This record gives sequence, structure tokens and C-alpha cells, in this order.
Amino acid sequence: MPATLRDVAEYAQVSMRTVSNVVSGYTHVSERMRKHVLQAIDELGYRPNPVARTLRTGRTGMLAFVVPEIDVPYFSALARDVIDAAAEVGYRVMIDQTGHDHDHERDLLTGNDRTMLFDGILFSPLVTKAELLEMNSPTQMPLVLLGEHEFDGRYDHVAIDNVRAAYDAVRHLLDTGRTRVAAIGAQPLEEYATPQQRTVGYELALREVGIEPEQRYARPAAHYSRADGYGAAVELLALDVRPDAIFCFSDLLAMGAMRAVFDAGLSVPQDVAIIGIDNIEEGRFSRPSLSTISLDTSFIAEQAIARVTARIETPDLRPRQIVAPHTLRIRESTASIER
Amino acid sequence: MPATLRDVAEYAQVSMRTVSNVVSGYTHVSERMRKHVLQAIDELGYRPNPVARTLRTGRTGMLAFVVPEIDVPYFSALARDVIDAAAEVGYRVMIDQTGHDHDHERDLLTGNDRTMLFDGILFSPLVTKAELLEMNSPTQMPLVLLGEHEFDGRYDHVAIDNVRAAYDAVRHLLDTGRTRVAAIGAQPLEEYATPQQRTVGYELALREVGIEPEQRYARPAAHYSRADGYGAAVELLALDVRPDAIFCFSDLLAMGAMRAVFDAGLSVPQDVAIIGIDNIEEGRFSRPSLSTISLDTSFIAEQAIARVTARIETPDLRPRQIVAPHTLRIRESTASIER
DNA sequence: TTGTAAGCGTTATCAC
DNA sequence: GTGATAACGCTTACAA
Repeated sequence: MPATLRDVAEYAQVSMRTVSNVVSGYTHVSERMRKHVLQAIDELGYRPNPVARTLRTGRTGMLAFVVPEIDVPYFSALARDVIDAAAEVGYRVMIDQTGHDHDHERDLLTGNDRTMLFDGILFSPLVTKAELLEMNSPTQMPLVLLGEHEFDGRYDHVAIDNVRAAYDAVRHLLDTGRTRVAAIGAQPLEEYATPQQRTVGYELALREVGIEPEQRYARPAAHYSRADGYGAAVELLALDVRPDAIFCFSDLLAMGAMRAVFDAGLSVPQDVAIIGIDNIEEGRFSRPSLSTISLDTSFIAEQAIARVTARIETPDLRPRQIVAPHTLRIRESTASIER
Repeated sequence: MPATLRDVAEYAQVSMRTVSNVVSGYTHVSERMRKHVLQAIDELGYRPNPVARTLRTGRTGMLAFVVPEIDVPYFSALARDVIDAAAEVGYRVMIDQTGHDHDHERDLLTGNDRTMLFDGILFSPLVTKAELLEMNSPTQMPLVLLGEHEFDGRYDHVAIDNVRAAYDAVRHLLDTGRTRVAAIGAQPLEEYATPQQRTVGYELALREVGIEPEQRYARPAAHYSRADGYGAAVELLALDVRPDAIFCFSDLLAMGAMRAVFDAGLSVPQDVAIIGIDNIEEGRFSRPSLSTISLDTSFIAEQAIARVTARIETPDLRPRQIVAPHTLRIRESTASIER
């Protein structure tokens, strides 16, 4: 049985109030008393019970970071920054992996979840636009959406400008002389905001230089995984007129696509240039190194944490949209080719 | 203000006891009553307060998974499996990132941490052998150590046979005809168990074929990162007599080493064969694909979860050591060479 | 500065 | 099968 505050009080012959004061810090308490109580605490090996404290104060000191899959490099890099940013302001982070399970996500959003031991949620969701809109009984839990969806004014939101990011990537491919630019990651359905926005940016860049987007050059990808990128690239390379560049909606797709190009006996960037989005570390060491759009994950994490903690303090804040910066990183996979 | 159990009881004109029975499930309660209470719950939008429940029952339903860095692919892959295995038995997982901070780790182990809202800990630690041994006031928290350290009989422990794994990797390099086998990841100090054990396996394999390990071929690496692998490989390649194979203590080190070989104008596996440990997905898509020792992360996760939950139920279980299987995966990076 | 006591929202122990 | 009531361990008015 661990010692309780009451045990310490009895042992030290003081009131619980005094012990509590000593434990939780600063309240006026004489130095002699402090020493005395501290010693009692030490001798009994007392540790405050965080659950009791939480019940009393209403704060758990924990945030939930909700992602589809934690082992996707972009998410784990973001998780790292989120954990660090949260620690900075005294919060801990519980990672919740939805595994592409919409019901799980919805339970979280509607507060149906049975074990909500946290003060706020950072949500990198898969939920479709429709699902988000029809969410009729949103939880009172402070919530910040990350990187997906259009800003609809109901939730705080931190994301890059997806249209612009895609535009920048494709524009770079065009600038290096490629003309047959394919895309991997477009969603056939209009359900998800991010792929749709990136598709818009992709087509925008093409049209700007007078190229009409071709349907067969836009390939879907279910999970933005290496395997999906590989599969989509294999299809692209089998076309009569092969693309000379591929814009992948994530670096992971790009890694898969690169491997597919090699397996087809072709080379990157000579035969096919490849660019991704996310700037995962893997792409800095791959051969060739991967050009990409870098998202500032620590900026995203800090802004999200700042926003959710602000909302914990002041629940009625007006939802804001925060746009995170992105940067084009040119590496070997899109090097210009000798003509 | 969210509705409480008491609110529901008053609203439905029944006792709190009855509401609690309905909420927590099975206790005998008439069907009519159940319906009645359920409706009241629905109308008031009542959600049980998990904190209050926890204070009463002493269970949070949460486990902590403690790793140095969550964005290391091996750890994030393991985290994924841990989260899944925990969900399977009704637990959630809080991820705690120590960031190579020994004090943080020690606080966790000694229960000095102020916010321990979990029922048990899975610990993939950095603490040195000495630190672990001198841990004089271990917390009563159920604890399972993952993948590090020797089994000293005080904690449950799930890990591969590190000596054997290293031996298998090096043996494979030797079998393909390489004779100058270097290693990256050895720790100069004898503080950490894993690198030491892998060094033992490395030297064992060499000696078995009559090769005396050379000091200059064994390079340390602080963080098992791509960058450390790169740096160590650069040094190895600058030696008068260049190694013709490198055994890296992690796949991430191997990815860095591979890039260093290319940057030196050499090729893998023709000039230098490379093998790692961990079997991260990245190595299946890299060029060349990376030979490695595969650890069964889902086995490790399941065993660890089974063990920690068992210990939550029955605190006095005798600590056990569970050895996880490993398998050699031969890929392109160690292909045999034409002589 | 310190003591007393009332909750926080639940579950569990007792009756009936 | 259901109803009152005492904990669980802590924080914090309110008193002293």
C-alpha cells in the first residue's frame, strides 16, 4: 500500500493541508515546517496520486495525439515534435492510433470514447469531409485538427497550403524541363480534402505552362505507403507514353515509386524525375536523395500545442486556421538532365 | 457542465447504484429499468468520468511505452504493434519519449514522475547496466523491459538473443566470401548491454573462421542514426585496407553507411556488403535493398503486453525472460560477388 | 501560517 | 433488484 497524504500528515503530526501545501509547491509555509514535512514524505516514500489530483482539479495533464498510423515516418516525426512541444508546457502526450478506423475516430470526436483521460486532442484524421460536417454532437474537448480538411470555422486547424505545396512541387518539375508529369496519391473520390487540394495544385501548375492534365497520369493511392507508391509507379511506367516525372503526394509514395523505376530498368532522375511531400529523413539518405516539399513539423507541433492549451484555459476561443510554411527542397531525384 | 451519475439518477428517479449498474454492464438489473436508465443517459448526454472511475478502481486502463525517440523506425514500428496488442486487451498506450535523458528514465523507474496515470510500463531504455543495478527504490509499477540489458532476474524482460543475432549477421557476410568485416555501433564503454552483446556475437563469428577482430574495424555510434552510420562508414572507407563488408548494429546505421559508400564512389554490394538489424520497411525499398536481421516486433509487443497485464492482475509474479525469435533476411546489399 | 472539512464522480458495501 | 452511504486521495474555501 502506497502512503497517502493523510499518512504523511499523521506521521508528521501536521494537517493534510500543510502537507498538500508543501507537495504542490509554493504556498506560504515556514522553512522549518517544509523541511519537517519533506522528511516525513521521504521516510514514508510518499508519492502524490495523480488520479486523485486530477479528479479534484479536472486536469489530467495529458493530451491525445491521434493519427492513422504511428509508424508512418511523417507522423512519427510529427509525434516527436508534438511530444517535445507538449513537454515544454507541462503536458504529456498519449498517442492514439486509429488504424484507418473511422468509427474509432468518430468515437473520439463525439466523446463516445470510454477512456478519455486527457485534456485536449490533436487530431490528424482520416475522416471524410462529409463525416466531419455531419458530426452533430461534437465533444466539448478542446480539439485541434492537423493537416487535413478545409477550414470550416468550427475547429482550430493547423496545416500547410496544400494547393500551393503541390503547385510548387510540380512547377519545379516543369522548370527542370519535364513535360509529362504524372501524380500519385490523387483520390478518385472527393471525400478527402488533402489529396483533392494537392490535385488542384498539380493541375494548376500544368495548365499554367499550357499542359492539359491527363487522366491516365493521375494515379490514386489508398494509404500513401511505399507499397502503394510502388504499385502506382509500375502502372505509370507501363503506359505507351511513359511520364518523365512523377509528383508523389507523400515521400513514402515517392520511395516506393523510385524503387519501381529501378526495377523497370530505368533511372532516377535521368528517365523519370521524382518529387515527394513531407521531407522525411529517409529521403536525405536514399539514392538518389529525394526532392521534396518540406513541412515544418516543429512549427506545426508548436502551433497546435499552443492552440490546444490556450483552448484548455479559455474554451470559448474563436477557432483559427493556422497555415504552416513549406519549402521546396531540391535534391538528386529531380536533377536537371543533359539534353 | 457535463452530467454526472447523480444527475442521471435524479432525472430517472432511481438511485445512483442502479445507474452505475446499467453503465458498467452486467449486474442484475431488470430490462425495463435498463431501458429507462439508458434513455435518461441519452437525454442528458451523460458520459462516465474515467478519472473518478479510476480513483475508485485504481485502474487507469493506460500503459506507458517508453522509448528514447519515437521517430526511430524500429521504435515506431514497435509502438504500432504495442498499441495494437494493448487495444486487444482493453488498454491504451501513452508514449513517453525520453530523448536520451537518463534522469527522465530514472524518474519513471523510481516512481518520481509526477504524472503517472498508467497501470504499467513497457520500457525500452537507455539506462546503463550500472544505473539499472543501483536503482534502489524501484517503483511498484508493473514493468517490462524491452530489448536491452541482461536479464538480472528483477524485471520481466523481452528481447532477442543479441549475441546470436549479431553472430548470424556476420556469419552470413563471411559465407558470401567477405573477409574484412567491419562493425558500426559498438560502444567503447561497457555501459550498455545491447551493443556489447552484439559485439560479442560479431567477434565470435570472426574467430570461428579464424579471423582475429581488428580494433580499427569496430566503430562506435552514439545514436544508431543514419547520420552516425554515415560518419562511421566514411571513417572505415578511409582506412588503408578498406573493409569489404560492414555489419551495422541497426538498419538505420546501415542506411547511412550505404549512402557513404556511394558518396565514396563505391558500390554495394560489389565493393562493400552491408547488413543491418531491425528489418525496417525502408530497407525493403532502398537500392540496394538491405539485408538484415528481422526482429518479430509483433511477437515482442504481444509478449510484453501479456506480461505486463498479467503482472497488473498478479503483482507478485516471478520475473521472466522471454527471448524473441530473429531471422536472417538476405537481400541485395549482401549479394555474393563474382570473383 | 496552519487546521478543518467539504467536495470531485465514481464504485462497493451494506442493508432491505 | 434496488436504495442509501461510505470510501478512493486529493485540493481548496473557510476558519482560526
